[in-house]
Amino acid sequence: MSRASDIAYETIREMIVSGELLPGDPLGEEALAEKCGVSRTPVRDAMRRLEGELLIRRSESQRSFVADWSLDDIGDAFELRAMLEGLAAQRAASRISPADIRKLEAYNKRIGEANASTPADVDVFLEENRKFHTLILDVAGSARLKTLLQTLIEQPIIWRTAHHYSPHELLRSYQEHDELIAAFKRGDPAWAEAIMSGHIRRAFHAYSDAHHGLAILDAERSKKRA
Amino acid sequence: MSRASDIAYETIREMIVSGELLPGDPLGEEALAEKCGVSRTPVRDAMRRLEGELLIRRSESQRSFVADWSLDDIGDAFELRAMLEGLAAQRAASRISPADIRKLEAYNKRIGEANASTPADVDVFLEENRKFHTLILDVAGSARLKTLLQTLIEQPIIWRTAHHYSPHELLRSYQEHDELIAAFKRGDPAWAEAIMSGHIRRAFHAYSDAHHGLAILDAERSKKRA
DNA sequence: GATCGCCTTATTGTATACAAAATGGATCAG
DNA sequence: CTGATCCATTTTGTATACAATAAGGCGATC
Repeated sequence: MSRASDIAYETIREMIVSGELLPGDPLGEEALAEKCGVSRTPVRDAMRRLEGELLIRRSESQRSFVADWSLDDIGDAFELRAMLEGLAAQRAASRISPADIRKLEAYNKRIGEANASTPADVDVFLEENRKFHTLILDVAGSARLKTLLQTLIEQPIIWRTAHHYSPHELLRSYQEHDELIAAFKRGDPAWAEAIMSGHIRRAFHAYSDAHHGLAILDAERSKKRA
Repeated sequence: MSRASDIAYETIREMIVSGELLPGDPLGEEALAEKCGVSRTPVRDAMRRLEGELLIRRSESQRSFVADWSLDDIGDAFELRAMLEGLAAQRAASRISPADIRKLEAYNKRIGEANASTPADVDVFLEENRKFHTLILDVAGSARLKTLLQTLIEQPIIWRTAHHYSPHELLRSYQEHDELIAAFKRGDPAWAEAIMSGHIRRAFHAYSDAHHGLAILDAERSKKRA
């Protein structure tokens, strides 16, 4: 990857994710370029990427704004993830090698360990969780499926809330991974699909519950600015 | 949309779709810029878009090539379309208004008329077919679903083969649309989902059958060049 | 007082020049 | 003859300058 273009991408993304920029805020190329310390060229490049991830929306006259994600939109994203990751798991079940199963077990072992520490090490949880899901996606063997899902998985809003998971939810996630591994060992596509789909849907409800608190925080922050 | 950037996009896309460029051919920015009559800036823009549609692949060193679509890849794309358009139909079934149902009927009426002429007016068929599916997608009311599907629907390789549909296949498509409308009138999401999913899957097999002939043509053309 | 149209200004689109990086080949050593 | 290293050339990345276009305000007119 290129240097300046990635700096711009990460910087702008972080500004949106962290809440430094609020939904609906206008995104001028010039201003962002200065903020990122690069020229407009890589900024435009980065904005094109972020637009693809629906973090930025463009008006009909090509002006850019921070996208506003309603709870419905987020629900839609989870629904699609559940469906597509379910498909990935289904495909993976009949293709996965013993070696890859061992890798999944290793990832989930570390997830279990991260959960066991007090307080739970959420960063390790997220990282190993990411590896776990990515490997399944790779084993599924569909470049297109991977492309589609990557735009859904990288949702930073969701990332942010993972830190609000309760110990019970972390444990549940760990157990579901274990069950998924069992389905892979049996080579049962339907079972794998069912577990994965449920896994994502449960994550949505965990998110949704936590979100009420976040919504209040966001409202506070907005008020503070005004 | 912007002028030069769209010219570049359409031109490059057409070169790939028409077969003027073959899978694996390198795509230099400079050369394409000259070919399109614009500078490298809009070409880069266009290439970023085409990369998102997986029509172009990039090497690790950022060089671009025409993507090679195996029959498996195309099958994957259809599988995803079947799933996602099925979801769209399912969602649409419980939201669609009588006015939109009338629109769908109007579109399909014109599809029937296009099929009835001899020879069948494939351009009208494709256009009304596009409107039909787009309306359902809009009624489904998920921006994200729409975004994901648009990258799948615009597959030019598929477009090209629509011209090879037999009269029987055109008729079948028309009938399936009718059945879908019936499902919408009853407000039956599961029925709508089933029909739509089958509709797309049938299209894949029609494509797959026609593709054998095309594969031979492509092979001939490649040999001719060498 | 409201509305329409123009004009100023801000923002995006495009071109070009230059910098960085990579590829391929040539040359030289083993 | 094989391999490796270095250089020339090609290709991509970035910056900047300029052109086109849209937004917002100002004034004129009804």
